[in-house]
Amino acid sequence: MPDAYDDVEGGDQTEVIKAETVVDGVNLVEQEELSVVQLPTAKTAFEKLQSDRKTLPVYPYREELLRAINDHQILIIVGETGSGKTTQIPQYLHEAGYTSRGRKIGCTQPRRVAAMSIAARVSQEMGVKLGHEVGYSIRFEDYGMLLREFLGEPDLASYSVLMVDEAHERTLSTDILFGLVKDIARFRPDLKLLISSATLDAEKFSDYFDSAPIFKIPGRRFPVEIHYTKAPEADYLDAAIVTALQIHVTHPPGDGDILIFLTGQEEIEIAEETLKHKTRGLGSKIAELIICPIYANLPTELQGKIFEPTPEGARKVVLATNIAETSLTIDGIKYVIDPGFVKMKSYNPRTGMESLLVTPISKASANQRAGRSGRTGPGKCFRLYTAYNYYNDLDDNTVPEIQRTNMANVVLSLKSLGINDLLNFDFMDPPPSEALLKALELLYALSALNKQGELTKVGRRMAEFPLDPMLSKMIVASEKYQCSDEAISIAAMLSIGNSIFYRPKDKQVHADNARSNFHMGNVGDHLALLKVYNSWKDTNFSTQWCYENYIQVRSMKRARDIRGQLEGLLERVEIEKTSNPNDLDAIKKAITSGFFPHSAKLQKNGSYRTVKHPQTVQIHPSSGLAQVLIPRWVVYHELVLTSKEYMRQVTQIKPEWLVEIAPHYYQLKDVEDHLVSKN
DNA sequence: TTAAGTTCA
Repeated sequence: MPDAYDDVEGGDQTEVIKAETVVDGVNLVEQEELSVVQLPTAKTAFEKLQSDRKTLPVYPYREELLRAINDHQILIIVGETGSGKTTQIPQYLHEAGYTSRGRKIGCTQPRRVAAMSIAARVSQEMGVKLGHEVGYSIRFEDYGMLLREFLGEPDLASYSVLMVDEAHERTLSTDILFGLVKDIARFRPDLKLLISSATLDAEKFSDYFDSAPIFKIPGRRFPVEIHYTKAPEADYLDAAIVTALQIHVTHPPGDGDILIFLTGQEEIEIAEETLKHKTRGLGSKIAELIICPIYANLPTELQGKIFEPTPEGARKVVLATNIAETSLTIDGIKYVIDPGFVKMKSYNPRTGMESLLVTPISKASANQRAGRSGRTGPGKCFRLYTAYNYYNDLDDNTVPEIQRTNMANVVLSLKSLGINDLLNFDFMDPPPSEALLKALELLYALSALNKQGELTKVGRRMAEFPLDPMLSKMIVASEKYQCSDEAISIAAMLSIGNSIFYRPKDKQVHADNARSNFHMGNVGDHLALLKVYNSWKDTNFSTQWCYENYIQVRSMKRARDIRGQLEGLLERVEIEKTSNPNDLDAIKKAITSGFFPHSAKLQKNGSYRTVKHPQTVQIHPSSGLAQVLIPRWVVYHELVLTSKEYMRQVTQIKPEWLVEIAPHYYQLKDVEDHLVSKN
C-alpha cells in the first residue's frame, strides 16, 4: 500500500482520546492522556501485531460487544476512525465462532482502496494468506461487490454476519444496502447485522432499524483545536489564503504543513496564483512556501509533489478538493483551513439535467476535515464559518446521494433482484418519486421493462452490465449491428467521464489541436472516443503516445480495464464479439439504440431542442461538433447545466433511424419536419 | 465566445 492512502484503522500511532467543546466560538479541548505503549523488542513481527491489537480502543469492549451481538440481531456501532472497529470486529466474530460451518462474515466499504487495505491488514493479523480465509471483492478482482453478490444469493445464505461500515457517508450503495438487508433480516433471524457509523446519525440509523441498540466505542486521535470565524466569510477563498499566510508568518516552518479544502480545479488554480503573488510580495522576509495542488483529475505525475517530504526550512500548503477528506491522507499536516463548502452533483429529474452546485458540507465532513490535522500530532482547524453554522446549519443542508442522482441504474438492479414495488421500497430517505417514475419510464422506453413494469429479456441482459442503462442498451443492441467490439470500447470510454483529454492552461491551443485530430472524418464524439481508444491500442497502449496527444494515461488505463470487464460480460450474456469498423452508420445505429431517448434537433436560431421533453440546449464547447459541423439531428450522452444548458458527447444521426429503432417511442410525425420553423 | 467533485459497479 502506498502510504498516500488511508491507513488501515488501528495503525500504531500514539493515542489520545479527545473530546471537544465549543463555547461561544472559543474552543476548549479536553483531553484524556493515555500512555504511549512500549513494546518489547524481542518479539516477532506476528507477535507484535497481536500485541498491537490489544492496544486498540475497541479491545476493552471485546466481550461486551460480542455479548451485545449475541443478544441482538441488529446493532448500530458508533466509533471514530482509529478505534480499530473495522479490522477487529470481524476477527472477534471469527474467534467467537461465527465462521464455523463455512459461514462468512461480510464487511462493506465505500471505497475500493479501503476494501483492499483492510483485507490485507486483517489477513496479516490473522497470519493467513490474503484470498484464502480473508479476501476482498471489488471490480476486476473477484467478480463484484456485495450489491452484485445479491444477484446470485438474494438471502445472503452463506453469511452469518454483515457489517455495513462507514454508514454515515450515505452513499447510494449503502442506502440501497440498508433497504435490502433490513428486509433479509426479517426472514433470516440467524443473520447478524452491524451498522457502523460516526456519531452523528446513530439515532437515525437506530430508528430505521426498528430501534436497534447503539454500541459506542471511543476513538483515538491527537487533539484538534477548532477555531471559528466571528462572522461567516463572504470571500472564503481570500479568507483561506490570508489565514494560510498568517499561519505561515507567525509560526516557524518546521512546525507543520497547511491543508486548505477548496471546491474544485478552477478555485485551486486561482488560489495557487494568488498565493504565489502574495509570497513574492513578501520576498525573502518569509520562509519558502511550497504550493501543492491536488484534485482527482490532476495528472499523476503532478500529484506526486504532495507526498514528497517538506524540505527543511520550508512549509507546504496543500490546496485540495474533498479528495483529501477520505481518499487521500497526507502526512505532516498540522493546520487545516476549512471554508466549509463542497461541490455536489445534483440531478433534476424533471429536466434530466445534471449540475454541480457549491453547497455547505455536512457535519460528518467537517469533522473528517478537522481530523486531517491531528494525524501525526496535535492539530488545529480553522473553520471559516461560525460555531452557530456548525451546530445549526450544516446537517440541514445535507442531502443523501440517493436523493440527487439519476435512479435508472438502481431501479434496473433492484428489478433484477426481484424487487418490483419500488415506490414502497423501505428507503431510509426515499428518493423523490418523480426520480423513480422517470427511471421507470426510461427503462420502459429502452424495452428493459414491459408494461407491467417487469423485467424483459433485454432488461435481464442489460442488468448484467455495471453501466448506465442507456449504455447497456447500446451494447445489447450492438449484437444486431455486428459491432459489439466497438460498442464496448465506446461504453468504456464514456463511463470514465470527462477526464480523458488533458488541457493545461499554458498549452490549450496544442491540446485543442490534438483533440481535433480525433474528430477528423467522422461526425460525433462517440466515434471520436472510439478513435482515441483504437489509436492508443494500435500503439500497443503507449504512454508516450498519450503525452503527445494530450490524453490522460490514467483514464485510458481505466477505460482498458473496464473494457476488459465488459468483454467478459458479453460472453456471459452470449453476445458474440463482432467488429464492423468501417460501417460508421452501423455503429451510430447501435449508439442510437441506446441513446434515442436523448435526441435533439437543430432550430433556426442555431440552438437545439430536445425532442421528447422539449427544452433548448447547446452542443457543449468541448464537443468536436461544436465548431465544425452543424448537424440537424443528434443524440447526446447527457445534459449538463454549467453556465448554459449543454449536451455532452454528441453524435449526428438520421431522424428516420429513430422511427426505425424505437417505433414505440417515435412516430413519423415527430421527425418529419426536419427543420423546425418556430420555437 | 466556452469547459465538472469524488466515489463505485
